[in-house]
Amino acid sequence: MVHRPVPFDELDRKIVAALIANARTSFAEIGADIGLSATAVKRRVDRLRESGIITGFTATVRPAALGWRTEAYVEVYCEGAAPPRRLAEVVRNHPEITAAMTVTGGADALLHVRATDVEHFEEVLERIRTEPFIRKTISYMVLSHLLPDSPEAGAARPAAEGAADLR
Amino acid sequence: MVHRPVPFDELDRKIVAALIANARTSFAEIGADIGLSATAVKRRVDRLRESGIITGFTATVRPAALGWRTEAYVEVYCEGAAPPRRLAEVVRNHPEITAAMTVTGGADALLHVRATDVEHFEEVLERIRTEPFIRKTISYMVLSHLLPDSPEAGAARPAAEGAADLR
DNA sequence: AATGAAAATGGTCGAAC
DNA sequence: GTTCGACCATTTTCATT
Repeated sequence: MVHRPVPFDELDRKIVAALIANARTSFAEIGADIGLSATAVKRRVDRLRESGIITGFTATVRPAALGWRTEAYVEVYCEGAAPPRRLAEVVRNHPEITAAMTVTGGADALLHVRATDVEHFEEVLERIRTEPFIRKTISYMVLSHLLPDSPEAGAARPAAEGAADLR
Repeated sequence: MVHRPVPFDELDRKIVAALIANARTSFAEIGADIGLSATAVKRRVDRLRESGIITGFTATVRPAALGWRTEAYVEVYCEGAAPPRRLAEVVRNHPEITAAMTVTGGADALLHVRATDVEHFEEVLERIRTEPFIRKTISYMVLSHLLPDSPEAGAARPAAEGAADLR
């Protein structure tokens, strides 16, 4: 997964900024803003995607509007050495885990978990704690967002869409 | 900021799913998949945006490809009572803070911070700790992602784009 | 209320330079 | 990098149910 460095200039920077601000902006409009033809913008976007700088285009949603009203960070402590490969498998078993990473400090991993409500969150936590080599967890429930427009506040991964049914 | 409940059916769910998977999918293509005309899909997307269910469309990028190679979660402890309003102001002073929330547990807030490297991260941390009523911070550096496709792994807020210059 | 069909405008994308 | 042309998508208007 090593990406070779790829030329990236001021025009690319502006294109990426425009697409982060609105992924549906037309290449023609971006081109007009930065002084390039639509075709040139398209070729640069194609290159930015192929080189792995742009990884995709997604809609951002308010999870609460789809029934995901509860959110927490969970520190995970494992028995003995916890190989990240094995941890990643565990994480993929639980669609409510929307982000997971290994971190410095006492915990082996930090999980971001979304649930429909506190009861659902408790159920998820019990499911995670039943996994073979998880020793303990410490949860921090999110109370309110201080940057309401951050990606973490609004994004939902596709695996979590089922909750739309539950509202 | 209270959103009235709005009708949301199975077709809306599929439209949202399609746009989360690819924000640039055409209305005609979504319509063909779910049995609706492009016009009907457009009208539903317009309504989903107006009702605040869809908050926007964004490009996802690999921050590392743009020079943001360091990432951490930072617990913040304040002097005395920390009104979230005041905390939010502090957070907005530091563009490297990409997400921030109040949480249960000992800390008053949890921050997600992106920096170009460890030196930059140290500088950000010192800047945050100089803020009037911050008492202490505890940092957890992110080592590796266990769900590489999660929004937290790939998204960057526009305020952080400057780093593209630094690579 | 929500849909589809039609028409005008505007965008995409390959080919050629 | 650009222009051109064919095709496709978006958006408004209007008629239908």
